[in-house]
Amino acid sequence: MTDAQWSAPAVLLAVDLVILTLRESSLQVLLVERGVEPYRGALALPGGFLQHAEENIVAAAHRELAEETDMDVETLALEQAGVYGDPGRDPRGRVVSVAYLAIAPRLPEPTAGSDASGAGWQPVDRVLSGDLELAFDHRRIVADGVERARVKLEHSALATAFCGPTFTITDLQEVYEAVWGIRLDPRNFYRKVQKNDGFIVAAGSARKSATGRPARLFKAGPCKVLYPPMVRPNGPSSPEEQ
Amino acid sequence: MTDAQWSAPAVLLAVDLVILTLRESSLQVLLVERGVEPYRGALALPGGFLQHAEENIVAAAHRELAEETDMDVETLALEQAGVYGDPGRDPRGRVVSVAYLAIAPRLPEPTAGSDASGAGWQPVDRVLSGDLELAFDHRRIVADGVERARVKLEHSALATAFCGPTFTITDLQEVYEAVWGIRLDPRNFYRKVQKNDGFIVAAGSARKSATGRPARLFKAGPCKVLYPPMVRPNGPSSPEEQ
DNA sequence: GTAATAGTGTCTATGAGACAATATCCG
DNA sequence: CGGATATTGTCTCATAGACACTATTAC
Repeated sequence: MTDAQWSAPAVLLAVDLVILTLRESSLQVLLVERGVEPYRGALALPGGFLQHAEENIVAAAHRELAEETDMDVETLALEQAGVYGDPGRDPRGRVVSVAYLAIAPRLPEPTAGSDASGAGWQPVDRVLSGDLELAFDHRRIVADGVERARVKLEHSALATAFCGPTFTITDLQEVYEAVWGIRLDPRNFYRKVQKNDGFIVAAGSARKSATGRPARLFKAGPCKVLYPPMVRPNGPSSPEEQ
Repeated sequence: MTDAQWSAPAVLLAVDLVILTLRESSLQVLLVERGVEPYRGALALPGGFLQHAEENIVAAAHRELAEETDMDVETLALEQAGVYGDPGRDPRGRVVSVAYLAIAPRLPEPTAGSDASGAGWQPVDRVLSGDLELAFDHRRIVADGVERARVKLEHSALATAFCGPTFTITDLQEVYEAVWGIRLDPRNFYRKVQKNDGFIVAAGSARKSATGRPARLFKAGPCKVLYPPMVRPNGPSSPEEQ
């Protein structure tokens, strides 16, 4: 570092939240409608500026999550996903945003006014394809976050975070299928997750649907790092980079 | 985002560089001696503040790399590794730093005054063990960067960046052994990297040492994403997290 | 020749994937 | 019982790892 520090420009620091969930077998992301300029009325990721000079960045992320959504926020594990600070990404000035990724279990409907505005859960595919326009560089942030989630599914027990407190192995399989966008063999998947010690542990049994044999219930196990990892059959499709 | 944006506190934005290389079979990180307060005289990662309000963050990282080291900087690929913005991490105020990771091939000696001060290449082990004190939270940044490099070695052709323009397969193996801290079977390694199509491509042959059969030379291939990945025999030792 | 390192062949155990077969529910 | 889903068994093929062996240089 040089002595030029006091001529260094100040920036505004923001957080943006990529909250993913699974609804109707599709990967969806939580969006809000912007109430202020710029991009007033447009869809955007939940997020906002640091509130005061002493606020932790991750604390700000938690605060924004609580403020902008009516989700049960306590159980969500936020994970830093990247920094977005290109000059010009925000017309108000130099805004540097730290993106956080979180995975939410399936929930009925998160926001009140989600009917017409498009706010609420939206399929990731619609965002990535450009069908849905997002404010700022949020489409890029979503893309990076989704790819990160795909990778994390291989190496961590993150998939259980998509499910409720208990789930069947089929539920878990649907998570992998939706996030990876592929089909898996239920029988091989069944043994694979059970063999990975500590990934999931038994939690009773339940009648899942009106038809078929009831599945056993499981809950997330103590082991958070998967070894050996779950492997995506065809490997990563498109790498992400700076 | 709320209307509270103009009450949002401004922060100073910095970049820090984790430059790793291999020297004498050990993983080493580039350190500089701080010339100004705070932590004047202490060891730290190269880095510094954003120079002007329009500067790209990654451009600032490249600039600092060129300013603070006399390395041939053009070939280094910088990759965003994380954000460090805890209040109190810098006594001068709220400083948020974006860490970048880069891998450098083996070089003779990077900095001029590296003899007594400890600046220059230092073994990562000495930093992680606490044997070497670093300014700010730079030890944590190094730890995160090293773990990131370990993971990237599995899934990307990053290892070739540790080597010069051409290298033998044994050279490449030493990279994996040093970064992962384990021994590998040369014969199995040999076939594994060759089977991974596009990872490395032939580049003539050379007499490597005064003894033994000369090895074939290779250079980095077009394929940057390894599939199937190179697997660490014992899996990740200690996971890192926010 | 010997020493030393590079590269090949081959065996074996393990794991993935395909898929037949069985189990357990509801009606 | 029949239909549907869950769970188990088994087969086959690919791969990882161990390690004996051959190849090519310097001296």
